[in-house]
Amino acid sequence: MFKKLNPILHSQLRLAVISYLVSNGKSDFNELKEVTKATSGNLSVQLKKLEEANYIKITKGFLNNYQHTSIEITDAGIDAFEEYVKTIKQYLK
Amino acid sequence: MFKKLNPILHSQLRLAVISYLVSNGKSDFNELKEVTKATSGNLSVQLKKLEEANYIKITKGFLNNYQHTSIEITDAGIDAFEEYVKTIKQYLK
DNA sequence: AATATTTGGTTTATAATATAAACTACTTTA
DNA sequence: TAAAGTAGTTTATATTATAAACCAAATATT
Repeated sequence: MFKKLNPILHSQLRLAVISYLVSNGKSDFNELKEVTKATSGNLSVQLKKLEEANYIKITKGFLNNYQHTSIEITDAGIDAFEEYVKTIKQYLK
Repeated sequence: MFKKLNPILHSQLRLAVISYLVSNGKSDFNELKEVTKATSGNLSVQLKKLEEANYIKITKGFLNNYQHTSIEITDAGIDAFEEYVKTIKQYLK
């Protein structure tokens, strides 16, 4: 009746991040911070969890002398998102 | 961009309960336990939270000599669910 | 008739999660 | 060179989810 929701995606912030990345492909730490209105700390932690799950790839480098963290979604991340969407839709009607 | 999700409903079990009640109007402890596959303890705790939020009404009585807990959704519960559905749909595309 | 089992839950302890606050490290500006 | 800004990470705390233990009454078993 009610299939379990992927707990990695059933989190406000992580879902927002993945949703944004699914639409936009690539992003970076600051852009994600802005669009999600998250604090840096929270975002840092949740990105790490998404990376551990292999849903995103985090690349650290430099841009204009400042450290710069690029984020991109993986195929596994896209798959997991699509599955999550399918599942939660059964809760929504 | 990403509107906050109502934290009372953004919980696997509580969402399943409200979703079921929105479709079925009334239920009871055991039926909810069955359809959600939750443990009694977890269900008891989460129902109390939904009651505190005034999303459900819990009525304790007896049925065939056994204690029996009836659950019904409130208007506020229906409203909150509809709002939640609208909000999370923005995360799903 | 005593005791074991089942029904229908609640309470409590523990583990997992989310979040904010504090901190680190480096860069730019005054 | 000191202060302020950028870009994050780590750590502490609050909240949540979950399971285990418990309670009380009803029914079934010996």
